[in-house]
Amino acid sequence: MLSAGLPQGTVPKLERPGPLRERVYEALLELITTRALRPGQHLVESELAGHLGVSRQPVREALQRLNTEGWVDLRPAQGAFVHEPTEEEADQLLTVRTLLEAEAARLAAANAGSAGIAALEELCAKGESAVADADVDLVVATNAAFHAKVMELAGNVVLAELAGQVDRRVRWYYTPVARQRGIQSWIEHRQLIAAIAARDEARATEVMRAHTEHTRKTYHERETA
Amino acid sequence: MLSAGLPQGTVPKLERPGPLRERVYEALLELITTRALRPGQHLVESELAGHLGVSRQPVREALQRLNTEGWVDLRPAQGAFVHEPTEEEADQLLTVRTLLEAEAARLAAANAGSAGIAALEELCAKGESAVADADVDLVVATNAAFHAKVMELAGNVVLAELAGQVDRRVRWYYTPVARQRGIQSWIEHRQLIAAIAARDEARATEVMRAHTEHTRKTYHERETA
DNA sequence: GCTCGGTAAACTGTAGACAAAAGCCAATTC
DNA sequence: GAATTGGCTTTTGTCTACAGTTTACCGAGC
Repeated sequence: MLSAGLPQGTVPKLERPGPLRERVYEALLELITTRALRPGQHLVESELAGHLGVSRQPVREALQRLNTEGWVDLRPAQGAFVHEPTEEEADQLLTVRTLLEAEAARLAAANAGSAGIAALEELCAKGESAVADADVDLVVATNAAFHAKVMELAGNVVLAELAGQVDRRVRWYYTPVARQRGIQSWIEHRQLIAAIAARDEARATEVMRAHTEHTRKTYHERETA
Repeated sequence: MLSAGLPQGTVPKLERPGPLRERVYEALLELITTRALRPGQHLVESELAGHLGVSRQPVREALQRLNTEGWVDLRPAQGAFVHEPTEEEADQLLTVRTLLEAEAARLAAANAGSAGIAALEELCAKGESAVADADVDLVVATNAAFHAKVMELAGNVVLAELAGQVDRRVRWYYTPVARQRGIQSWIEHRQLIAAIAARDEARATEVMRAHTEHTRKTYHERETA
């Protein structure tokens, strides 16, 4: 036992590099979501490897994972290409997203404690002030945090994982336009909190469904713009 | 242009072996779902490679994919372990499955044509006769085919992919007990077809929800048995 | 001028080899 | 007698090398 004399937490965990493939995966995902790598672009393994200062192997493993998660298409004997989203696929993703988020809201209404509700209100306040300050980045970040918190309160890990995937891809598809729903979005968040606090599962579901559908509508407006 | 004189589909695509990693992936998934590889078991790369007659590389890539899909846990610097499902996780998966299947039913009701409905009825008849013959394997297979057909009629590729993943894992968790819901399940299938044919989205959703919830109940009964 | 065939380059798919980390067992010491 | 430390074995993580395939380019022939 070395339990004596070692104040827990002071040891900085001596950050381990972690598997290379993880870091390569995150780096590539960052490059894709930020559009440094454009949809349809051919990803050459050796290029990426050289650029990242590693061998081809970690790059391959990262590409494999990106493939199964739908970020890149892996054509046999030809290589990896950044996935090109179609309108149809984007719409289907939004449908699924609506579904998952609505269910999360229902479960949150069923399971959330007062501490969780307080956390939601705090995020909501933060988001509202960010809107007031016209701090776009903070608004987007807080919005993501709010939805993530709802998902957490739902207490369903499987659901959370799926929703996380879908959410990130939805954002990727639609961020070419810097969308902004402004204050209305946070009014709906308030309604959602009220429904959750009231343990009203049906209303929470409906509010969240309407909320994400509004987001969809906002997205689609840019089509005609 | 070679558009002349080539009846499409007659060219058998001269089947290529396809990437090794694919075949390794399928082989491993088969071994896991059939419980030849037990939950918690340590999967040694070189062992698998030798057993399958390939190098370690394709095995690694297959394990990567299995990891992202939740079949194995990849502990850093320690290797791959077959995922051990907990009761909680299984229940959460069932919740998500219910959600996805219900939505598929709704979309099927909205989109299905008469040809699709006819296909469903055909599968239903096949399933009922299989029940009558007490052909368990055929019942299970036809049941899967029926649900897959509903998913296909829904016309949402994203939804189908997620549901496919979830479905397969649900089956894996609960197949230790050879479950059998018998004829009742197919009565509910008939109700679902009726709702879809009537274009009644709400009823289709509700019937499918009740259907999968019955399945859940059947699953849980084995706990107490 | 256009098409067809051949050649060459580039990239992927796979295999094998080496180094580092983790786990295990035994020997040693308090 | 128990705990610890040392070394050994096993397994992963990474790199390098080679073979197969696809694609593109270029020249010759019709």
